[in-house]
Amino acid sequence: MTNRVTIRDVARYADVSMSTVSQILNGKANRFSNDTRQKVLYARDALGYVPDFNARNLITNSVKTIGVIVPDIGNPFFSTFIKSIEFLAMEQNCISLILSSNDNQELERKHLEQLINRSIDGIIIASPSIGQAEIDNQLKKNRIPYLLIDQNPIADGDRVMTDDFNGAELAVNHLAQLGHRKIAMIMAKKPSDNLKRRFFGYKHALNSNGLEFDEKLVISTEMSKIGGMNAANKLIQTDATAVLTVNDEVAIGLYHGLNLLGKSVPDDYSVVGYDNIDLDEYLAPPLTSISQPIHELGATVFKKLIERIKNPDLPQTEIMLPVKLVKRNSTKKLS
Amino acid sequence: MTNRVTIRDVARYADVSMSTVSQILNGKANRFSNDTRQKVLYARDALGYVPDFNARNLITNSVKTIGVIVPDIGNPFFSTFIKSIEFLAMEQNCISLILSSNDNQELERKHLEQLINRSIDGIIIASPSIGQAEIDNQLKKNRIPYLLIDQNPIADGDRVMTDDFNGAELAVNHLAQLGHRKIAMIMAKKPSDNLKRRFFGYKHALNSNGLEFDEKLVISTEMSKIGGMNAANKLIQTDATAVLTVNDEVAIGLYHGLNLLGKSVPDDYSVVGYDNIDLDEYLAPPLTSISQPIHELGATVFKKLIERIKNPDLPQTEIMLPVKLVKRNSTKKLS
DNA sequence: TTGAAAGCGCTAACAG
DNA sequence: CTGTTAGCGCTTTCAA
Repeated sequence: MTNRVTIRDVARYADVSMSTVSQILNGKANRFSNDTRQKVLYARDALGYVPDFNARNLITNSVKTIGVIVPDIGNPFFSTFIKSIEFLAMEQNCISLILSSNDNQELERKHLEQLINRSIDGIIIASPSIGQAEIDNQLKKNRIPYLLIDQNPIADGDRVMTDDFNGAELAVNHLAQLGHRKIAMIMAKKPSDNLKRRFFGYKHALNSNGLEFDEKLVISTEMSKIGGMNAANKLIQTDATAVLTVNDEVAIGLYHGLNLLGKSVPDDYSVVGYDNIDLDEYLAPPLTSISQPIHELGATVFKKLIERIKNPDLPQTEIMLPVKLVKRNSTKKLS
Repeated sequence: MTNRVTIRDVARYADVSMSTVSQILNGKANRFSNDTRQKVLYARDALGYVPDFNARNLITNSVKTIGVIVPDIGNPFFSTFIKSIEFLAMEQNCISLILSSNDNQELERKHLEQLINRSIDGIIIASPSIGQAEIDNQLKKNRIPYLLIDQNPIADGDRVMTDDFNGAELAVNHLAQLGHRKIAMIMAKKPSDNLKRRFFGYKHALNSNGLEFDEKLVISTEMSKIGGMNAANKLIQTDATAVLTVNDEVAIGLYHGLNLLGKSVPDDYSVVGYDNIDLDEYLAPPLTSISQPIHELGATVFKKLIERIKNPDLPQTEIMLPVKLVKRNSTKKLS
């Protein structure tokens, strides 16, 4: 329909063969005389030739595209992660295809299928709901290089994670140092693997601070602002004076819930969040939180995936990145 | 290298021709006998055949992909918008390629180039920094269907916007009804087109409420939380008792800034935001804001773009979607 | 109801 | 240095 300019047109215009054009335009220009090179380049510009992506990919069998599946693009942690991947990808003229699964398994399955259809070069899985079955049936079968980040329980494949266990420990240590003896944790109802590690870290740190683990101080809720809000009601029925939330979003909900119940942070409850999102310092009071090295995570993940794509037979690696505590005003000495 | 299953393999396995397989697998199954159909379907499944995307696209000349360029994926307004586009696209087995320009013109240019390279089917431009030059040189030249959403000042092309003028009016009317006479506006330093419309709506509504426009009550700042925070210092130097912020993010910063200065919302200042993001009801106090119909925006945009792709010669359209005021507790009667 | 043949636009040996 | 040749994997007439 359209009069797309093809390599044939360029060849004709420059009065050379198609393969000459192809080679000159693909980094093999030094094989040719200066004269021919000029002619071809000139013809390309005169005609405004742009190589057809599909035709080229059909041959080279690469689409210069990697997929990224995240659970929720609206979560600041993931949007930051994505930005960092996107930036790195673009440096390599590669595009990142972002898919947000939004807790919709059906959608996620379709997403994955689409990615495979497009014979994507590799895929980063940051969503906990991709299971072993999908990995086996879809990815491995089609030999798609993939990499898991910490959400996912699957052991099979490269992984990059952050030290969730230690993150929770840091939080609990901080609260214990402030004199808190009754430290609650607001946990996810359906925890992904990294969240479970946070829970273990919490338990372990209680122990190492000489505090007793009390099941009543573990409150399960949805991983959302509403979940956090609802947790407030349960929290005030305990004798806790401090609380670690499974992430910052839940902490934001908790703030609101406590507020509605007439409770104050940090006077009635010291709160530590997890993720250290931008928003934390703007909350009232600014939220103490555990910071994960998101950009480093992005960079490591991207680098590892590229390595894997280049060399599928590399041994599997597992990388653990350190986290740190960022103190703000949501925690205070127990008086 | 890999033993990709091709249509040829399926044909051989089912003992029919390639073209038979192709036709049966592409909606023309009714031309064939039930027997052949079964054989082919069976072979497909047995072999786990997936058509090669590039090869197919090479012929059909469509990649079933649309691009979406947003200024910042981390802004909840855009992440919600994207989710809604992503969902609609997936229903049509189409993928949306999200690009966040993050105020990086260079990156944005590269992004656009990449999209065009990939002969994307169409593109949604929600970023204000794509200019007329890019539209002309890149999009029009390559006949890429595109659609603008309200950020962009360019008049040439389909547009879908929300009624920014009225949004600001609603905010000012609300504040005026509460008895406020000195209503400030926190404006973007470098306003995109839709933000300018908000400003005009603000001015106009002051007028229609018998209030005088006072330049001192217009505070320019960066479009960010920090920008909002900085604006607080300037705000307290005025005699304003109420304020409309250019968006919710700025309002969040403003809250924090006022807080640091010992001022209270809504006792000292009534605040109205713009965007009605999720977070608004979790702020202290919950933020009164102007709500844009994001999902309707997404749906309209997507529908229009598809129409345009199918029929490039359609006359240009411009659609304006209504907004509404969502009252919460950041505004109160002037006492 | 089926299959043969002709490409889509491009790259990659391999000659010369 | 440059061109010829042979496909990549698929769809689509068109003829049987």
